[in-house]
Order: sequence, then C-alpha cells, then structure tokens
Amino acid sequence: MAKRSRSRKGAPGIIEVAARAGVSPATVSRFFNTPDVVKSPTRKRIEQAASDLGYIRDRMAGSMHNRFSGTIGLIVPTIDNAIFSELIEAFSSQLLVHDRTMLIAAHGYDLKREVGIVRSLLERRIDGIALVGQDHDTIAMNMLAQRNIPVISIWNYDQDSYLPCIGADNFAAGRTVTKHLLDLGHRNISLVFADTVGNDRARERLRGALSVFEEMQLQPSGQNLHTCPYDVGEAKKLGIDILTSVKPSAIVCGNDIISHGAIYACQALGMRVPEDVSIVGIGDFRGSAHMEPGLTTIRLPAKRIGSLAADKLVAMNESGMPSKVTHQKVEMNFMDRGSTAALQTP
Amino acid sequence: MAKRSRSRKGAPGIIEVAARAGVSPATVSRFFNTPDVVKSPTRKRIEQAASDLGYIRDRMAGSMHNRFSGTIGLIVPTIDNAIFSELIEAFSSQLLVHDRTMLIAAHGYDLKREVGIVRSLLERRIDGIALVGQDHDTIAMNMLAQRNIPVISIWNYDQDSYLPCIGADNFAAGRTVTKHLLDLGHRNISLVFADTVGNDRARERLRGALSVFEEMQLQPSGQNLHTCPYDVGEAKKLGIDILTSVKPSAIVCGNDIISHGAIYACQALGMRVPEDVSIVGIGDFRGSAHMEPGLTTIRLPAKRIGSLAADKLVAMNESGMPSKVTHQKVEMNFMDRGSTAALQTP
DNA sequence: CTGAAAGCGCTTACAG
DNA sequence: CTGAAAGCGCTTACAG
Repeated sequence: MAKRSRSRKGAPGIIEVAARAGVSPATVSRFFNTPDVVKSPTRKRIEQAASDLGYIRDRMAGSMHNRFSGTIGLIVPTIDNAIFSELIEAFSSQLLVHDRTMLIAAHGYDLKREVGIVRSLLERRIDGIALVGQDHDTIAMNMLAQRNIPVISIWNYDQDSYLPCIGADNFAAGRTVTKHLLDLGHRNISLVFADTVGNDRARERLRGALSVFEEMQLQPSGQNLHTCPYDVGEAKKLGIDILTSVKPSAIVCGNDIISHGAIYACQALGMRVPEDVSIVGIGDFRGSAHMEPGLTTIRLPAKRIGSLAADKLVAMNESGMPSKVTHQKVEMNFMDRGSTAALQTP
Repeated sequence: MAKRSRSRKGAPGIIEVAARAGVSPATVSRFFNTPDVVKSPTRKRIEQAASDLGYIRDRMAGSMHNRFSGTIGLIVPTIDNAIFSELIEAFSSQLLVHDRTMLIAAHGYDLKREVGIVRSLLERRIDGIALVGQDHDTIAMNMLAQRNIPVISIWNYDQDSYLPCIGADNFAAGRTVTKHLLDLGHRNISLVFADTVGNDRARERLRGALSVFEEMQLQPSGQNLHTCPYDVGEAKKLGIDILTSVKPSAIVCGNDIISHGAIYACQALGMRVPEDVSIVGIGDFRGSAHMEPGLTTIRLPAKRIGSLAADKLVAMNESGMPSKVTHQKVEMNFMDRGSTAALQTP
C-alpha cells in the first residue's frame, strides 16, 4: 500500500495484466513486442486482460532495453512560419506511419539555443534528428556525433554537405527567379532577401541571384540590395521605401512572405502588378497561388522534404546506419503566375 | 564486453561519472536532481567528470522513479495552419521555460485518430495534455481520466466546459464582427463559416453571428449561409460564386483565411473592398493587418492561450492538481481596419 | 511456445 | 553530506 503510493496511482502494469491473463510477465511483454511468437489462444487472453484493465504500455521503461526509444527529433528555427509548419506536419505524420513519435523544438534562429535543445532531446534518448540547414554550433554537433545517432540536414541541398542532406537547390532557386526577370527585359531589379547570417538557405538563394547578374555582366548596385525580416508587415514597409526611392521595375524576393509584403506595398502605392512592377518570390507558400495577382514563384516541396527526412531517419536506424553520406535533392517547380511581365518600354 | 554491446555504444552513464569523480552513483544523481544537497567541492568534481566524459542524462531511466516525465502533450487538428502554429510555438517555448518538453501531434480533424494519438502520448508518460476544443472521443477521454493526468481544453472558452478550459469567447467573436456589419447598415450579408462538425470554435462563432440577426429580428436567408474549408483557394472560389450570384453587400467570414480568399475574390472580379463589398474575418492571422485593404477582424490571442496553457498544466502538476475545474477567458480585440464601410445607398 | 531470473540506468529511502 | 542497497516497469537471453 505504502509502497504503491509513490508509483503511478495504481495504474496497471505488465504484472497485473499477466496475473489476470494467467501468464508470466515475459509473455505479456512478448505479446506487445513480437506477437507472432505468442500462441494464438494465449494472445487472446492477454489482449482481453490488457483491455479489461485499461493497460497502457510504458515505453520509457521499455526503451531502457530497446536501444531505440521510438522518438525522433526535429529542430527548426521557428514553428510559427508557413513553410516550416508544412514541413513539420509532414515529418510528424510520416513518423507516425513508421510508429515513431516526433520531438520538436524551435531555436528562434539562435544557434546557441540550439545547443540546449539538442542536449534536451538527447536526454530524451531520441533515435535520430533532423536539423534545418547546415549552420550549427560545434558543441551541438559534437554531442550528436558522440551519441552516434543519425543526423540529417534538411531544407538546403548541398552536395558538399558534411551531413547527409535532403533539400532543394536554393542556389538554383535564386537563379531561376532572377533569370526569369532578366529574360523579361528587366534591369533595374531590387533584391530583397532574408538575413543570411546562420541561414544557408537565404545565402544560397542570394548567391544564385547574384550569379545570374554576373553572367550577364551586370552588377546590381548597392542600393538594390536589401535585407528584410521574415514578416509581411516589415516587407511591405521596406517595399514602399524601395518603390518610392529606388523605383525598380522588378523585385526578387528571397521568400514568398517578402513577396506578399512587396505586392501589398505596390497596392498601397496604387502601382499595378505586374504592369508597373514585376515581383517574384521563392517558396510558393500557402496563399501565394490565390492572391491577386497570383505570385510568380518557385515551389519548394516542404511536404516532400519532411516526409523524406522521416523515412530516411527511420531507415538509418533500421539499417544500422551505413557510414556513407548520401544526399538527396528534391525537385522544384517554377510557377509562372501573374505577378511578372515583360518590361514596358515607354 | 559482450554485455556492453547491447547497451548504448559505450555512452558514459552515471556509474562512469561517479567513478571518475570518486563518488558514489547516488551522489551523482543528487548533483543533477538536488544540487544544493551536495557539498560544493564534490559538486565541482562531479561537474568536471560529467563534462570530461560528455555525460548526458537519461531522462527515461529517471522518469521510472520520478512520477513525472517532464513531457507534456499537445494535440491539435493540424500543425500546418497559421493560427495553430502560433499557438504551438508559444506553448512549446513556455514549456521550455518550465524545463518541460512538448510532445505534439495532429489528428487532421479526425477525432478517431485522436484516440490513437492520446494512447501513444500516454505510453510516453506525458505529465499532462492540452486538447483543442471540447469535442473528443469518449475512449480518449476515458484513457485520460483513468491515468489521472491534468487535461485542459484550449482555444474555446465555455463556462460549462467539463474540462478546465483556456480560450476565447468565440460566440462573442461571432457577435462582434456581425454586429459591426449590421451597424454599418448592411442587411444582405453572407455568412461563410468552416464546417461546424466536431469543431466547437466554428460552431460558437456561427451561433454568435446568428444571434445578432435574431436580436434584430432579421433572418439570413438560406442562400446566405455557406460552409467553406480552411483554404484560401477554396474560399476564393466560393467567394466568386457568392459575389456573382447572391451579390451580398457584406460577408462575415468564420476565420481570416476565408476572409483572405473573399478579398482576393473581390479583386479578381474587379470589385472594390470596402466600397462595393465589406468583409470581416475572425482571428487576425499573420498578414491580415498588412494586406490591401487591411482586414477588419477580431484578434484571438493565440500566443497568450498557448503560454497560459503551458503554465496551467505545469501548475496543475506541481500543485497536485486541485479537483476544482477553473476556466480562463482571454481577451479579444476588435481590429477595425480597412475592409468594411457603411452600406452605400445608391 | 512459455517462465524464472537478471538487468537496463537511474533514484530514493535508509543508514551513517 | 554521502554511500550501499533495493527497486522503478519492462525486456531478453537462458532454459525448458
């Protein structure tokens, strides 16, 4: 009585189920872990007993033997962001398919905070982890390496990545949208990108955009290069600034959120898109297709990345993790919608 | 050697740390759980040893004694949705403040799937759980009740809730936005709401909207009542339908996503908002303030609900869970922006 | 196919 | 303030 009081409020354990089914605890354990090894009538009795008692397994106790805990970690910069939430949802449900559970945390673009999160997840004995991008604190990477669990980098594809990666070619994405505008005849183009510090995705996109200018022997002037936070309101404000001072004929936005702000900026100023200003984004977020005008952008398959990452991590667990690092590039689709047009020569 | 091979790849445990620090395992355990009970010089030695070895605690082993696992569950209809992702982010980071970890899963508006998720979380020994809304499967509720962990319902405030709840008064929200339109003189008003089956938030909002009509002895005609999925594209399509057939002078949208679609529908048809059509939403999602025109809506404090829920669950754990059910209502703010105007009498 | 027994990594009375 | 020992709920060789 006194002994039970500290344990879980009399919740039935494997012992109680065994007693009720008239078998040993070992057999109950087998029923849950390797059912086919238990004879059918025994199975029935255990099933009945477990259900009568409302027995719920304690996976934490199980994980002390199992080598695997059944949980997999995912660390993102922020959960509250159109593109990551799509990724998270896909990752999580694909994990569910594999009978794994997701442990997720956000570091708010603070790589130092990521260290604490990695430790906390490791304390929970995650079987593997997916990190966004390749910029991470050494301490975190060392903890991960020492624990010897599978780690993959997602979102950006980089063939030289030191971690296995699954993602899109952000460099190519930046090139594609920029080239589209140059092909339409635009030359006075503003580039509005997210801060590239600790953000390889933004960095690659910007590099891609600039590479196109270079190839065409053009050089965007300093006043055409802008950094913008990931926020529609901020992007709109900055957009109004740029449209009234620099007066570009087109804007390359580092992500769709910035594009939304830019389009609203044009509307606020009474400028028409695409007649007066052409705008392209990167990402193809929810809503981009349906706004007026529809946003010309390049689709990054967040869902696909999430579910591939889940598959890969589970596979690495099950295969005993081959040491060869393999990368996977996901395809992007250029979506030519209404927000861009050929430069009007007045 | 052979014995170690099945355990975690030689990862150091409390025993190794104890040996290196020249103390007993019990003292190492105390160092991590109740540091102040360990003498300072001993503390230093343990700290050093732990750091030398790269020791990482195994919380799963710890949780077998601790009564609490340090993880708290959150089940949402979907992660990939502006309003829930804001909630999740807040819930998660507030949990981090309390040194707890979040276990999250989405049931995709399928209450049957919620049952499996509840079981899976329970198997992970969550210390408490927050569920969105009050519509849940009995089986899930029974499992929860039997385990005797704190359960709270979030998002909708309902003073008669059988679960402690933290949320906004969705009925009042529906009333406020609808009344705003009636006060502006509109009478031919379309109501476009999310499906109310298994969704108490949408149900309450719609009830609120209808109650205003009733009070004013008005009755919205059947053709003015529409159900719409949570999707900008679908809302836009339906909006175009409604605007060209029913031709309302105003639309009450059950959430901001539907409003966005409705505004784009107007723009696609060349109608002006608010001159030709007034539109109100509910939620004040990211972007609603900055689109053109700014959306008139009512702000539901998702962040506040998330962080209050985290606080409450932790408090319930720590206080031994008082049996009295307490509810908490969070304030909403009506945001009168540009998408509504007085009815033009031609 | 099933049981008895040892053990997973840590925590907690119980002594000292 | 610290240690030796029992035990948390389950799993897994080892026998049968």
